[in-house]
Amino acid sequence: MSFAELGLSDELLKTVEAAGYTDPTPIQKQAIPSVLMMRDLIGIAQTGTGKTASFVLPMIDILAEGRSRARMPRSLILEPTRELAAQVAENFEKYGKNHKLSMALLIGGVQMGDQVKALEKGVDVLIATPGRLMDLFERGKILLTGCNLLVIDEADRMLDMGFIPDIENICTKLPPNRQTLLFSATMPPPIKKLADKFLSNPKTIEVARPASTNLNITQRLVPAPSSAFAKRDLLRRLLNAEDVRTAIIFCNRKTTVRELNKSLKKHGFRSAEIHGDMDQSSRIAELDRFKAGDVNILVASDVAARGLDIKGVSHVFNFDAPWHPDDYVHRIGRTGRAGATGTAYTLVTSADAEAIENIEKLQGQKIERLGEVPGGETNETAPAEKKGRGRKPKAEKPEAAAVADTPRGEAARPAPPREERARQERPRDDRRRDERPARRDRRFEAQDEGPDGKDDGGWNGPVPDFLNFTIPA
DNA sequence: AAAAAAG
Repeated sequence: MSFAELGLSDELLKTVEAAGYTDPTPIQKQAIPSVLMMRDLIGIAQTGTGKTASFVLPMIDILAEGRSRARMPRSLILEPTRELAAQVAENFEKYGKNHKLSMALLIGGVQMGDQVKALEKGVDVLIATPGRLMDLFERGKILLTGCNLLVIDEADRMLDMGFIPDIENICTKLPPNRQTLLFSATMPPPIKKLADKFLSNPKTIEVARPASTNLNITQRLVPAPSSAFAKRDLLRRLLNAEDVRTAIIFCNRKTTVRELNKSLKKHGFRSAEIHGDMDQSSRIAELDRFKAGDVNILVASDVAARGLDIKGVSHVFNFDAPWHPDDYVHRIGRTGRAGATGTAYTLVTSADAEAIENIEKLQGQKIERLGEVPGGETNETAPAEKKGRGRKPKAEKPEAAAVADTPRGEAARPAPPREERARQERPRDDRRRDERPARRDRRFEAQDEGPDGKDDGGWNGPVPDFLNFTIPA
């Protein structure tokens, strides 16, 4: 089935074709005709399924007729994060460039002035995060009485973020006879209730989770020590061992994002960072540096886990195993996009057993365990890290133990540039490789060193069954 | 356990 059979206008079909798309995705095939028929819709789909175009395209055709009036937007799209909202706006620009649609992006973290100006001129499409929308609404800058089309995107994530009361509030301000489209990756009871309350006779469409069926992504688990210091060493070895063109590295905490980015830069990697504590302009700037190729590594919190569509990401690394299995699916979905192949590594510490179990349960498949990471040398000295005056983040504490694991002379040696390091990968040591006590294996041997684990922050005890690990001989 | 979103 082609786009031409979905009922879109000829003009729009030309734009879609020019953008290089020939075949609609399953959700587009099912959703577009229904949306054009003005039906309410529940779309159970992840990002990466072509979900955005499944509402953007028909909306462009629906809005092509009619004109907007001051402060009375004709349609509203709600997104959970600013980045996602901006991305949807980009989609409207891309597909709507031959239609004279006006649009306003209402997100926090930026000046209100331009947003207010756009509203006063009148817009066809409003793309918003709930906070800023409510704010502007309460200031009387928006009237929602002419808003006949509502899209609630990533509803389950809105729920996670506590936005449901806001969404309900917004829904009551729209005309009751409007068309409503609700998209969600999962259907927990509160979302079901929301749909029952605000949608009428909706058509339900469900498409497969992309990440669980995305065979383009090679997934691996890497047993990791628990100290942040030793973990970063392991990560650097992975980065050097792999053909990493562009990578997103996810951490569970904003502090970890900052520390890791700092550390990577110190070690000669070209990296940027993104998390929710940064102001919006820095977030955009860092993301742009990554998109433009100024840096090839982006260290990120889960703000970047969902929906972000960045082309050509070759690797995803989970520096921390995510606590929720859904987050894992979203994170690794940043690679292997649009038919490309990708690799996703997850560093797993002994504390992550349950998280990994849940991830594998969700995916319905085991993830390959990686037994060995080349390298095993560390050039980072923990004292250098300590220099930053003042309080040290809690997570860094176990690093003291890791220092003991660094051979004396090695610790003082300054980090060579990255390219050189690859060449002098093996240490100056005449003994044959197999005669040497393989340093990289110590983390796996730590099981013999007793439960106090004062060695390198490695496994405190036997390798857990869940990792089902073969220890290198 | 965290992160996200209004300022």
